[in-house]
Amino acid sequence: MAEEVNPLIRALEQYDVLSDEERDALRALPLRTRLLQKNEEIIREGDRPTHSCLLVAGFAARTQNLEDGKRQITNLHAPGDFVDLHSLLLKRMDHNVIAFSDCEVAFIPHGALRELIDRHNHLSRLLWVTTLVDAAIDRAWITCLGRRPAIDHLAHFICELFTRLKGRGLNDGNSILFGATQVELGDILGMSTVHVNRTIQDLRKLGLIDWEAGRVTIRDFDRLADRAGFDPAYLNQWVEPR
Amino acid sequence: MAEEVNPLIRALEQYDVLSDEERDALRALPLRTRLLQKNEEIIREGDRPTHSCLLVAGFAARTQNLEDGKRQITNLHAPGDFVDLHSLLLKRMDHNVIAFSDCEVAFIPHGALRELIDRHNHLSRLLWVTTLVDAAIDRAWITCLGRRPAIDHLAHFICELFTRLKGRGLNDGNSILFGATQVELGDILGMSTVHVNRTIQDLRKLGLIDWEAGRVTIRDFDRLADRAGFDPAYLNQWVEPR
DNA sequence: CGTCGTGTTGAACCTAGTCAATTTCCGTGG
DNA sequence: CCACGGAAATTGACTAGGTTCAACACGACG
Repeated sequence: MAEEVNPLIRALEQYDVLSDEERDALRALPLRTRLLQKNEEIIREGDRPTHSCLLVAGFAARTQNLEDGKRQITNLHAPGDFVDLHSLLLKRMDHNVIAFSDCEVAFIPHGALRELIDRHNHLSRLLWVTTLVDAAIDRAWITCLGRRPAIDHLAHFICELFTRLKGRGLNDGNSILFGATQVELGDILGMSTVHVNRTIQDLRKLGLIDWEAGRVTIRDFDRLADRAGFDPAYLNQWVEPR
Repeated sequence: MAEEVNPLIRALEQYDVLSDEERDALRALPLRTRLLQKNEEIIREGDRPTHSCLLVAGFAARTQNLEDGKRQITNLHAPGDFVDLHSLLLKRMDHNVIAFSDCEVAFIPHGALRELIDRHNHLSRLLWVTTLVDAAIDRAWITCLGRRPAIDHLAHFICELFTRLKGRGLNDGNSILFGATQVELGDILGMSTVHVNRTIQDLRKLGLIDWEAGRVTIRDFDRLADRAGFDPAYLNQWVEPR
């Protein structure tokens, strides 16, 4: 089988097999892709978007801003993730989505997507699945934030990120490219920048990871996963009739 | 209009208007209800359920257990919430659902639900919406856990709980019945029991709430919401074509 | 009347946050 | 090739928010 290039098809094929007809239907969707620079807003809280969007390249983040200027990232997205299927049904965005790195995003008009899901039940379910997986990730983040110490939390995040990227062939052996600053990492983990710095150093000293210049190398995945209590099942990285 | 008694219909009517035909389809679903005692497991991590379930009365909680015996509650559910639509598409549960109080749960076979969503696009979307609202709540929890001090977090939780219950007429003026122990509250908020105790006292001293014997009374919602940075929009408590 | 679960309190401890300074890295222009 | 400036990483000292441990009070229940 030739490597599929349509990002939508690749996104959904992660979770189940698609028929030729379904592929055709997906290919027929009017995608318009756009390049965005790091930190550009993709969608703003309060918006009522007319398009949904799929991340084709780079990273995107969901963010919520607090009154006092603090920021929390509630999920991070890798190529192949839908970063906004919510607005198709919820209509009003309750959070922001920003370009976490320079990235490429494909926009799909809600109208076309609505027609697609009304006509293709199976595709509709698979789109639903993508939002359910996002929710599973959110739950894992809640547990890390609520009950794990900083070092385990960071370890868990690295395991998750690595596993998600690897699931799409975006790893490079046991390292990944992830150009987040420590400030941004703090917004992901709910920690201060200083503490992020010290926690990374702790993982380094334990010989579990290297992290330099936007390249994260996992030196001992098993030990890292063990310390983090990481079980990849929640990522649902398998094909199954749905 | 007569008060609707079918819990499924009430659940979906929160988000959009239903046609008579849709109501009939929902009424035709084979519900089997069951009474559960507090702390009984409704679904266990790793299960591959054959039924989805809807909470009819009482509270239910999603929980994740850590290696060291710690526990985190990742979402709380009130009557009218689906507590397991996930397994319909994700197949394998990545977390537990337990009876948070004595409660009544309606089970619906996956087969019947699948037929329903294949036949009724609009109902399918509304079911999807319920999972999206859950995800929105998860995001709010992440932000509270990551970036808010304990007192604001607790205030936010109370605002959320009150608003969700009020949306279903389950409030009693400005108080609600919520029989959680402080240990359980700790599992919700990601705090130690002792700190929960002290934080509740802080809110009491500020004149914002009373909390005694399972009854939470909000003495000044505006001030409470203000301190918590609570904006109810994410709960999507309105009817809108979806 | 004893026991257990829950709420409450105090004190010691520790993880993580804050503030401020310093160093490293990197891109730019000369 | 080097000097400069700004962003990011790192470090130290101090503080604060939150945890832990232990004790005690209270009420429900057998």
